[in-house]
Amino acid sequence: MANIKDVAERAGVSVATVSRVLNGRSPVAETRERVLAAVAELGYRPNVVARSLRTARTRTLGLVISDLRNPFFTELADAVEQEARRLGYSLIIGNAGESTRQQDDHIRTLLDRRIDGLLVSSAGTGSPMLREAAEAGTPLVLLDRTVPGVAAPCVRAEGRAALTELAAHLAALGRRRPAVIVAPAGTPVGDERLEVFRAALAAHGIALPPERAGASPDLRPEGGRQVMRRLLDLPEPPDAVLATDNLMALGALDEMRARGLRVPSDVALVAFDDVAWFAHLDPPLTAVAQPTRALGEAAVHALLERIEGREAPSVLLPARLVKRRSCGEPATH
Amino acid sequence: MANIKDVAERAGVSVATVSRVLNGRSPVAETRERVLAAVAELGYRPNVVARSLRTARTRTLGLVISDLRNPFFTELADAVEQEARRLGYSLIIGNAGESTRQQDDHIRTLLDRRIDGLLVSSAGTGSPMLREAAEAGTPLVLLDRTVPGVAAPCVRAEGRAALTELAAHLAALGRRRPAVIVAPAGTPVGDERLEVFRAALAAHGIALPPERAGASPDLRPEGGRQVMRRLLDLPEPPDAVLATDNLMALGALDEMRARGLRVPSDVALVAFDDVAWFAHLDPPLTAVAQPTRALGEAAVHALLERIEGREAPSVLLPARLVKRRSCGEPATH
DNA sequence: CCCGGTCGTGTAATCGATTACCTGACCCGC
DNA sequence: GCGGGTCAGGTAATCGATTACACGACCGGG
Repeated sequence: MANIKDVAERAGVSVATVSRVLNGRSPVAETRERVLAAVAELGYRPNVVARSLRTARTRTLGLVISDLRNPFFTELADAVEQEARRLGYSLIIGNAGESTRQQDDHIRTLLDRRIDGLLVSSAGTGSPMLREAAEAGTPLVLLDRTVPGVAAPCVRAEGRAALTELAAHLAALGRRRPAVIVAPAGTPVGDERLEVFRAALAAHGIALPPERAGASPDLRPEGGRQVMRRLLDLPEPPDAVLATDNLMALGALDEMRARGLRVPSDVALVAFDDVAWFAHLDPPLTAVAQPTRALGEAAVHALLERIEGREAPSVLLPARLVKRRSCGEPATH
Repeated sequence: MANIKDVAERAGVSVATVSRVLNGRSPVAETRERVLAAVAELGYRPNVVARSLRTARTRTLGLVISDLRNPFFTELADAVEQEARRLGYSLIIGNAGESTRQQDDHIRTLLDRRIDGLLVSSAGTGSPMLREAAEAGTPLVLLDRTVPGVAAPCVRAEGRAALTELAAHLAALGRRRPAVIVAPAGTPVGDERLEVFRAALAAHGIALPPERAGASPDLRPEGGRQVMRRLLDLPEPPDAVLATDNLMALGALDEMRARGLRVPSDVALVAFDDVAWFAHLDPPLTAVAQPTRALGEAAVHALLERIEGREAPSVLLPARLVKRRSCGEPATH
């Protein structure tokens, strides 16, 4: 593969001149032409590795995602990748699979590769490497999940408006016994969603007692199903259930079907994260849609700010309610 | 950040010795101890960029995936990433979003980054960069999709056994008018699946006439829905439909629901790719399951062979039929 | 006519590792 | 006692770019 020296020889100039032409500095038109011609003839492409070594910038970002196979995160990762690429950065994605150890493993590798900045939607809350990376001064932005004790801006959605609207929606449909399937402890957003929802319901005189707020052991369908089982076995089972993550909602649905219960006539179901599949379920699921792509883009922007050495504030983007048929209202959709 | 020179000074040896210790060559126990102590004290980590420049190996693989948001490919990418990491390689994933231009863009970037090898599940068939990369001698392995004119081993699933079993399954259930929703022209596997299925049906005396084999314009739900619409409008509509991709199957399901048709009583439905969601649909979908993770692993192994300069044969792994309730049989599941 | 400034380009140092080659110490056997 | 072999470890070249600095050409003004 041709290198800059080959190009310089062919164009009859020094390597410095070639470098300058390619980086858009100084040379005069005629020299420039000769260099570009040589580049074209040789099919020369600059060696990014050598450049990175010299400039100490790799133009690569790292993204460690808590669970790539969760469609919400897949879309998030895709959005991050596109925006990063649009801005001239490559992205290395590491999937933590909700394991702190794997997450640390990935962060370690990414730092070794001298990425310019790191984006993390953290699996769990106790990640030594994450703390270390932050303290070592690596530009860092958290995504979707805050991590207590890590001083880094966090980009995520907040559901106040959407959950307020949802409370009104459910109240209007006569649902009086709502329940929530909460993300496992250690994912701070889960508790927050619960509290916001509870407050919104209270405004309609509807209570959300603790026994109707069940924490799932994990963010997988099976976890949601277990919680749903407990909720349905309550002496006063709920007539509406909100799952704070899309996979847990699926599990909840499974449990209802297994018992022969119908959505929405027996129980209304609402999920966080409006993944594409929800519109294809029967009935189509009402969901709190996070602005997934906007989150990914905002995270990249914040990270680039940090890389340039500027401050980047945390970002909270509003989620919105997408009403479909799983609460009982006839859909316009 | 500490570099090898700092470590050498601290340990009172030359950089060469440090390098040798870290790469497991020669030095004697005592020197070795001193170096490792210095490494630990300084928190030294080798600069991968510098190493790559010198050794001309980046220990990074590239994966260009045709559509990352298709759950089949998400899982495939995840499997590839895990296996690559297990073997000491990082992975850069590029999502082509079924666009040849984006695919070429990604391949270009990956080659510029001097990845050691490239894995591609090609979007479309006419990709100049792909051909170029192959001809330039970049270790290359195709994934899931062959590309005519590109000389590279291909790792994918073949459905002969599964489709034969499916034909028998449908015949036993009395379905006599099968149809297929085929992937768009340009995805060679689509046509192949159709032909294999047709042959398998013939063995049971069941015909699959051309008008009941509709090519979708794309691999998205909407494409599948369009084909389903045409199929249902036929004078003799099908009583069983096979979609050769999971997203097209979803669209087909939507069209049936919109018409008030029931699965499986009115029409049986079978999909390629057994994505996790299928088990949660109503009814749970019978599917031709590709050995997704095994495919990803085999692809990485084949690529490493190519990187080491050895030949790597193409790999065909058998898919298997996962019977659920969408063809009418009571499920054991 | 000469001095200083501007501009284009070349020379060479540099980034941080790996590794070929060389040197010196030591040991063994004849 | 000395030649040769083995081994540890130092010196310096190298990978392919970027860039500080130097230099020469050219120009304009006093």
